[in-house]
Amino acid sequence: MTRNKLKEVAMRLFGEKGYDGTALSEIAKEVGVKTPAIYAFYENKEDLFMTVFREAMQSYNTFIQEVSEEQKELNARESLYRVLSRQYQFYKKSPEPNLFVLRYVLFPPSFLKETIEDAFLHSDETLTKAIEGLIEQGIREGVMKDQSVQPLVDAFLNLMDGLSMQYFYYTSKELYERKLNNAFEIFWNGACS
Amino acid sequence: MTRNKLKEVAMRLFGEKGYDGTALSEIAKEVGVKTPAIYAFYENKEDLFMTVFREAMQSYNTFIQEVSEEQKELNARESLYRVLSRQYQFYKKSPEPNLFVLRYVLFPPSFLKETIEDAFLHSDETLTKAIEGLIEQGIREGVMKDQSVQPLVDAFLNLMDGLSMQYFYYTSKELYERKLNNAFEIFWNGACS
Amino acid sequence: MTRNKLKEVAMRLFGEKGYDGTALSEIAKEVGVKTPAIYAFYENKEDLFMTVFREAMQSYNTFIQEVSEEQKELNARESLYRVLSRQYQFYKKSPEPNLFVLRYVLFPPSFLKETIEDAFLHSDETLTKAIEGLIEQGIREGVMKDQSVQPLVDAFLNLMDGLSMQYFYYTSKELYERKLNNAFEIFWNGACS
Amino acid sequence: MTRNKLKEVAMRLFGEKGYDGTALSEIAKEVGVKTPAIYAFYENKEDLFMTVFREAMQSYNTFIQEVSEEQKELNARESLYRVLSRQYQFYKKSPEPNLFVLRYVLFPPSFLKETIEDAFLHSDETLTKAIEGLIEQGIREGVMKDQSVQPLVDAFLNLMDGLSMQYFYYTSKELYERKLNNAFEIFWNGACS
DNA sequence: CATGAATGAGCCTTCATTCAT
DNA sequence: AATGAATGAAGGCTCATTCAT
Repeated sequence: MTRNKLKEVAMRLFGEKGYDGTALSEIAKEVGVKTPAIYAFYENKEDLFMTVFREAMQSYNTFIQEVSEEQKELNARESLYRVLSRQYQFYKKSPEPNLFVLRYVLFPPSFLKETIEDAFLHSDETLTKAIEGLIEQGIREGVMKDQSVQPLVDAFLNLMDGLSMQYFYYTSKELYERKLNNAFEIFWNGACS
Repeated sequence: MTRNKLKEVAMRLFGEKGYDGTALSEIAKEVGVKTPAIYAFYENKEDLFMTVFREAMQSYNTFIQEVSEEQKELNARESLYRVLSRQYQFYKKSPEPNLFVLRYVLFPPSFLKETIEDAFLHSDETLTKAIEGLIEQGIREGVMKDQSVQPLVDAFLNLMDGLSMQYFYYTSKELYERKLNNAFEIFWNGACS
Repeated sequence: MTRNKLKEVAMRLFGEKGYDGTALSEIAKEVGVKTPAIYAFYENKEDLFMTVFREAMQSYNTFIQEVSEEQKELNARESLYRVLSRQYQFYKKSPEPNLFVLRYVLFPPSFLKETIEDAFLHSDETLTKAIEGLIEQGIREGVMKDQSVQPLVDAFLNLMDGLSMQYFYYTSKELYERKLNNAFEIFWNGACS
Repeated sequence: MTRNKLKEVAMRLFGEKGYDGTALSEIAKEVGVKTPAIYAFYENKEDLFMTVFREAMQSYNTFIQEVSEEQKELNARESLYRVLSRQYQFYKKSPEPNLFVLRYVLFPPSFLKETIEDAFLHSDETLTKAIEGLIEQGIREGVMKDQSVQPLVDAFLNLMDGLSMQYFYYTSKELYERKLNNAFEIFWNGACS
């Protein structure tokens, strides 16, 4: 119980205030426990952080995995749009792990720069493959004209990255949804013309 | 002299390791001075940080200003592409202030969350206006079909955001340039079809 | 245990060397503990100081309270003399809190000038009332001639104040006792003639 | 010019906030000069303090000297009362040096405990002698009855000490004057009966 | 005379961590 | 599983002082 509450609070605080900006005492206090209690569950601050990091990363990977898999019944356009809206749903449902991942992928604390780069590159590849699949499907379906896949993949991944960033600094829901739809529409036009 | 060296080193270290992760002693050491010397030039850590922040922000605004202005002789496509390549040049030429801005716009230390939001919203508006201008030019030129401007602006700004993020986590120059060109190409296609 | 030793040592050092002249490290060292240990018991230097101040003030108030109360069997002269000798006994028995009170009533650190003034005014009133009572008793007894009470109260309180000061800068016990007795004798003569 | 302004400001600040509580930078700032300028006139903080101390002490001694001397035309009662009112005038006219003397006679910084004790004992003797003279005059005049001088001297000096303290913690002028007059009246009664 | 720049020493405080209970 | 007490290390900051200008 405490173990999990610690993880949750740590995820939020590390995500909001950074590794160095978050004191173990703050985490403990929010959980309603004294600082040394943390050491009953985690070896030290780094261990707690890494545990949280792994969990956030896994949550992110699960999202990517789901995106990769259930592309059965839908056509390419629907599938690609679905990727974006799933990403959006996912951010809305659990912003903490996503803010966490975004933060530490962009700005890892020095002691795990490498670890994070490796972990993230792996996810990136999986995602890339999945998007490739969808693009190829689109071409097979004939809605996209027959062209090289790479540019479309690059463009779509860029779209996703842009939307990730924007999610965390545009607070307005309506604004974000408009941007999502507009950006996707232009992408889709560009892909089909 | 020392004053400026402090600013430079602080910009880099704050950008790389965060506000809490950067000790004044580190900054001082790199400059070749003892910690208390900092206080001859800056009131305290926050003041040094804010000074650096203002400078980085101004550097960013200068970039936006330039983008807004010299769109005379070029046609719309060239102008829009030029925005991206200028952004790229700008990142390459002075990555420090840009990493700094990116970091603290996304993850401001709590004591200046508001300040940063205000400052950034202002830049965002200026940039939006400039892009609007270019899109309208494109429509006037007849290369883009006559359509509402908003979607194209949203898409282009998203493109820029995505590229910003990618600049700082894809180290390879070639990879980045490919992504930039591909994403722009799809955007342009989408805008003209 | 440590908590109380800290209070004792702090009382003495703050009394002897002043708030700014006393480093927490000194206090800690005398107690046989490292400086940060203090923070397990007190929020900060100010808190430790205030705790000590409250205790010293309470000790002083207890003295005044006792003086106010047990004036039953004795006649006025004995009672008044007793006040002085109790004050003397009290200083001898616990010089630390008294030196502390004297110091900070006369020279409060700016951050608690008001607090101290309030606290002390209250004690002063209680003491004044008690002395008034004794003087009135003296008049009722017929040993003091029937006169207005105020001048006698003023004179007696002045006597006490003078003796307070002198206690802390005349080190010799005999000298002090002589002064006490002589000053009281003249006062008593003055009150009865 | 600056030299004297430094002394004045130092006297006031050292008197109000104590040796350790007063930074050279504060003194310099009030004088309108930067800290290192102080070292053009005084060797160091201690030297400035000592200079100020000597001056304050001298001012105090001057007062005592005056009291000792001009007791020509007046009778004993007038002379003694005059001592008190001069002391009062003196405090009113220049409270700074007097607060200073009071503070550091009671609570000397450790590095000049001895110096101060010596200096003050000397003043004390002079004052004692002067008061003795006045008392003897009173006896010669026949207004005081023929008695040993010591008790009267002790009582009168105690009176002065009490009034010194009270001057600095009772802010009201009227209150203070009442106390002065009342205390003196009782003393005089006691001395004459 | 005065100042800007710099420093060594030291202070208050926080923090991660340990250990006995 | 949890806590109170304690600590080493470090951080931000102030201060008296020096020195070249």
